[in-house]
Parts: sequence; C-alpha cells; structure tokens
Amino acid sequence: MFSQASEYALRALTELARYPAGEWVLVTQIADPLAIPVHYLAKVLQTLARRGVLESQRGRQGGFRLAKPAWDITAYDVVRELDDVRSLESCVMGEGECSDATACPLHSLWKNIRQRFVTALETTTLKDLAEFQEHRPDSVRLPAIKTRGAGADARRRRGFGPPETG
Amino acid sequence: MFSQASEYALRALTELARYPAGEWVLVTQIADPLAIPVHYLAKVLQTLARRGVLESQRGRQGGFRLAKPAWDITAYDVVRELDDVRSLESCVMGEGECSDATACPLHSLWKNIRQRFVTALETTTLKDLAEFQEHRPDSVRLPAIKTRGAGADARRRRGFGPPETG
DNA sequence: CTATAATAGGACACGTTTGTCTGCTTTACA
DNA sequence: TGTAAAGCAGACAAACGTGTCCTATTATAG
Repeated sequence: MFSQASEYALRALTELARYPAGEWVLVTQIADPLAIPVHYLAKVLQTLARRGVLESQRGRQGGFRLAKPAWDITAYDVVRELDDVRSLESCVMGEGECSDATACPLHSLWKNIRQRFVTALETTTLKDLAEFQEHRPDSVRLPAIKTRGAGADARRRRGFGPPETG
Repeated sequence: MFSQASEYALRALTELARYPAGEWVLVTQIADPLAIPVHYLAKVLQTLARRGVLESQRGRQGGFRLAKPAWDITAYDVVRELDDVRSLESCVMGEGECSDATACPLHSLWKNIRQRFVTALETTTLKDLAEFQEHRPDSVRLPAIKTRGAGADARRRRGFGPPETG
C-alpha cells in the first residue's frame, strides 16, 4: 500500500512517540528494535525533519524528536510527506481526466473507499499508535522505554542487549 | 494504487470488451484511442495471454481477444495477474507479523477497507466496465466500435484520425 | 581547545518498473 | 509460393525505490 519509506516512518514515529516528549532520540534507538536499516531510516527521518514533522539536533546529545505533541501529528501527516498522495486521489484506472463529472467506471467505488481510508489516517494520531503498541499483548517485542538517563544507562541501551522485560 | 501495467490492462481490456465477442483486435486498435504506448501494451497483453486471460493469434488477421465472455472476467482477474496482490493483504505498517491475533495499530482498519475494495473488484466484470464506458456522457473520447469490416474501414481506423462522432 | 558523538548530505550500487527498438516467427491471402 | 501483416521475444535504456557507505558539519563534554 505505502512505500517502504512510509512504512518505516510510521513505525519509527510511533516508536518515537513512546519516548518522553522533548527528548532527543538516536536513530539507532529507533532502528534497532524495529529492525530497520539504520542509514536508510536516517534519511527518511532527515526528510521528515526538513518537512517540519520532526526536529533534529546534531552533535553530542543530539537526535530526533517530534516537532509537535504526539496527539497533534496524524498518520496522514507522516505519509503525506513521503508518498505521492496524489496517487491516492488520482484515477484507479489511470485515466487523465476522472472527476465526479467525467468518472471512470471505478471512480465512485474508489472515491468512497479512499475517503474512508484517508479520513481514518487523518484521525489517527501518533499518540493513538503509540498507546496501541504499549497495550499489545505481544509486548515482548516492545520493551518499555525509559528516559535516557545519565551515562551508564544510555550507553547500555546502545548495544543489542537482551529484551530485559522488567 | 495499481501499477502502470495494471492500469493499462484495465483500460485496454475494457476497450477490448467493447468489441464483438470472438473478434481478433489489433494492439494498435486498443492502444491508439487510449493513448497507451503500443509496444508496452503489447507486452502487457502478451503476459495476460500467457496467463489465460486473453487469447492471441499471430499472423495476418491476428490480434488479441478475451479468453472468456466479458461478464466472466473480473477486474480482480486482471489485476491479479500483473500486480503482487499480496501487497494488498500485507500489513499497512510493514510489520512482519500482523495477523488478527498480533495486529498492528492500523490492522483492523486496513483489513476492513481492503476487503471492501477487493470484493468490489471481484464483482466488477469487464462487461460492467465496458457498458459503463458506453454510457458515459463524454462519449467523444469513446467512438462506437463496429465490427472490423472488409478492407477500407479497417484500414482507416489504423491512423490517428479525427473522432468522427457519428 | 580538542576529542567525541551525532545528524546532514552526497555518491554510489542494485533491482524493478516502465518504455523503446529491432529482429524473428507465424499466418492469411493473393 | 511469395509477401505483407501481425504477435513474440529479447536487448537495451531511463527512471525510480531501496539501501550502503563515506565525508562533512555541528554540538557537547572534558
């Protein structure tokens, strides 16, 4: 459905929304638990930073964070910046002109379904996604996230350690 | 939504369904009025012929035709042969495991919408699509199709002539 | 001031899709 | 039997998405 980049972004920003607001989060902190190629995700996040969805901070203690509260960013906000949303709004059969007036055979069908989908994406926030993940039954793959504390704790997280489900 | 190939195929087979059943139709007869690259469409139609959706006939008086009556071929039958339909059935967020049991945050939403879409594609036949095109108000772009008559008539159609709305 | 840690960004590789072109094969008809 | 008309098949190229890698830049800690 979505491009690989959008799928990564949705998962990554959902993960990002699980961290305390305002905290800078490393790319590896996001990419590692989700098993997403680190460098590739970095590019995706850089794009989202340029588009104003994220904020980035270079150098030590840097990282990425949401530019707005998690409940103010919708799934649609994320996808829109990475995928060509016009393809969702354009004709299913690829006709150049396909408005309500000059509709292709599948126009009204597609319009209806597309509208339901887009509306759902527009009303689903990162907060919703993050909370859903927190309450998933198979929470093994989603260890609880703590604030990046002083020194030792943060350094330990960097490696690919055990889930430490505590 | 669909690949370019699938979009071309849907439009081409809709056009094909407007011809008398059993008649061999040239690729150019389909590609020209729809403004689709001829050679590329030929490849797509060849694929559909190998998959049993179409029949092809080489040599003089050859061409393509539907392998079954137009009301026995659905839009889904066409798309299925060209696009990876599994991408419709896989997780929206790209998670490896995303079944009903271990659902991602958007799983149930997507499942519902996808099901409606697929069902619609499965119940929409080429006959439906063709008849819709026949009754479109802007029928200028869709001149009525006559049987490939003897000589002159067929030869005149080959060029990119005026719409001849008659 | 310097070393380190982190993002930023560009170059590159690879596969797939889209599209073009050319020659080959098959068939009907004169 | 020859020729023209048609699909068939493969090489090729351009564009794009995906992914890796390397270097530059920047901020912080010491």
